[in-house]
Amino acid sequence: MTTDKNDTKTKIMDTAEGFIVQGGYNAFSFRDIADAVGIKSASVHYHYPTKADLVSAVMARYTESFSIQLPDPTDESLDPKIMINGFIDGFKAKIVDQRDMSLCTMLTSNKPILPEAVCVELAAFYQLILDWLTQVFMRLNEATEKIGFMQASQLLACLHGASILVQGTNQPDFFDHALSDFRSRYL
Amino acid sequence: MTTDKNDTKTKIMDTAEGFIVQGGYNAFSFRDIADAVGIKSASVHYHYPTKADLVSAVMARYTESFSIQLPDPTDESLDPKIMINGFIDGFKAKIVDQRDMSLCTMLTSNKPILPEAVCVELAAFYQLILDWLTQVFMRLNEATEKIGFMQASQLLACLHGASILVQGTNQPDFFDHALSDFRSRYL
DNA sequence: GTCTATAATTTGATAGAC
DNA sequence: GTCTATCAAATTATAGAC
Repeated sequence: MTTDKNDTKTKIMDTAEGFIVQGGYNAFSFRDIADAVGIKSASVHYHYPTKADLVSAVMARYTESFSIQLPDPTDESLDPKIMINGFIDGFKAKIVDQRDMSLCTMLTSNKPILPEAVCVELAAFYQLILDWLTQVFMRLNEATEKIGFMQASQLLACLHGASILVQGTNQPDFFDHALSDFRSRYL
Repeated sequence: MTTDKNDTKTKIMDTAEGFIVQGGYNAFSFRDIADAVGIKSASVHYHYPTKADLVSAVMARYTESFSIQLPDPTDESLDPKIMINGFIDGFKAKIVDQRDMSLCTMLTSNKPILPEAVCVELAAFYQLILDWLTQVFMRLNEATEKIGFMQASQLLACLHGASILVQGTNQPDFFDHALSDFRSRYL
């Protein structure tokens, strides 16, 4: 089965993603991955020759999973308000419940030291998310693309910032504090 | 002179801060510092025995410099609106003009892998900034501490998030986009 | 206060056996 | 696909001369 969720490649990516959201690109080694998965580091290199390959794959999978889960923003049968709230709740689940930073926030903070291949995947993620949010906000507020894009930027900044604040203060309440005005205005 | 701004300790801290805001705690070595300052790594260890000592000192200096620059929030002769705008502009200068993340944002994202001593300094920074912002917002909106604290949280999240977005997209405009609603509502 | 020298460990990565 | 073995380089840190 090519879509086996328990094969070694998947386990490696899951483990890598876990390490990255904890401390970033430089905070783990191939041996860390190998130990966690229960294989040797040479076997990790067999699946992902270089660290850039591995982290690129993790980031690409992250984008892909968003791409699959996000509903079609032009689907008239869907309420844009519910779409945005679903997006926020998904983010909150990661930040507050799992107490992790998002992969996107973490890798973005490491951008100046990231291999080019990872930066490309990161840029693809931003493109996907900002496009989607822009389209949903355009419908929500019957607004121009420019306005929709501004609101998308605001929400994305709010979410990034909320995750930093929760991490920095250890107080999950900061997530809802940071989002409260945005929610009461648009949602 | 104990306040010499060009002594070796200061050069080391300046260099370390530059490296940290680029890639975080794990993205530089004592040799990187030594090369940039023009000494040997053993000499860096003479001034700061461990990496935890060095980064703690950098973070403590950062907090201290904020502490000195922030005006007294209870000074009735000062306009709270101007105080907040000054705070935002100072942040913007670092993010947009220097194209760096703030030291606080960067180290917070690395928090799970930070030595305890650095976490202590980071917590002290959050305490200082949130207290100051809370007091200024209480005056600005003649609000309770709870409300002031909520607005302080929102602004701080916005600023953190804006810096991530600017970094991730390479578009400085995101800073003002992310802040626009906050500005038009309170400032 | 800075240096040389070096220890002990970790890192990303490869060669080749099974 | 996983292993053992290994490499070259880098890492944090220390000892001791000047």
